[in-house]
Amino acid sequence: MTEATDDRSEPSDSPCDVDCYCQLNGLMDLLSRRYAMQLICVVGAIGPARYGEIEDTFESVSSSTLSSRLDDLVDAGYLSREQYAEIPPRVEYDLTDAGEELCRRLQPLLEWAADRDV
Amino acid sequence: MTEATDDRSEPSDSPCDVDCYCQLNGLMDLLSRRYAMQLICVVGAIGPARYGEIEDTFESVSSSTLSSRLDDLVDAGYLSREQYAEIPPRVEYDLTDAGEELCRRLQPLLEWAADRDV
DNA sequence: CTCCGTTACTTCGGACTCGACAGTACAAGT
DNA sequence: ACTTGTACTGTCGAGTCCGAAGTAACGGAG
Repeated sequence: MTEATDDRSEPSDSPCDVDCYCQLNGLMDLLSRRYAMQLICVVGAIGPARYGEIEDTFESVSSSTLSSRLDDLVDAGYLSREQYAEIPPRVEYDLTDAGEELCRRLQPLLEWAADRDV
Repeated sequence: MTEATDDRSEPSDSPCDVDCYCQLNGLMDLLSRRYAMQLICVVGAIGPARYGEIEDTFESVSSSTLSSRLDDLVDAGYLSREQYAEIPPRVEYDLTDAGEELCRRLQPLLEWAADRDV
């Protein structure tokens, strides 16, 4: 109740206040998968990150789940995946531009969640 | 298993950077359920909201899913539920203080998602 | 007295998702 | 020859989620 000067008179520059939040098919479904949001922020925090680094960061995640979540995020264009022709193999994940923007918007949520959850 | 040995070759310029985002059990699991984030923002947008109003706002959500999601959010303390002894029944949902804070932090994400998804 | 309309939920069965564990490919080191 | 290290992939069973249809309650219409 800080600033309700807006009334509900529907200013024309806000074409979608409520209606928008309900049709979010792709992105919200993606973010609703397990570890998706944390993953974005973790990769954002440790920069180009190898698979093993990411796996170690989470305490309890199976490799199959982590792998498919990474694939999801790469497919959706929020993470980039660079594979080097080395043995043992090396793969680095990093945020794309869209991923960085997403990370920025996720940050306040996760910070608050971290404070609140512990 | 070694524990709490900070021999990572990382600069300690981040107080609570990576480790925090991975232990988020409760809240992130809750928000990862379908429609949970949208629900918070919708209730925040239309104020005290009746069940039917919420249902109408979403185009495709089954009543069972909506009902359990509302229960989840009420149990977690982000929504309040007020039931009136009338026929036909009337129930109103609203954000609690924690819910409002959550909504505030969800806002930038959902706005961006709405722009991007359409 | 019987049927209908309204509202806020349940119930049910199928679909999807997750985690544990094991296995793969490849080369360098011992 | 055998172990080590990395980044996965496969399989299976358990758990979770979702949507369509049904339920309960009462006032009002006929």
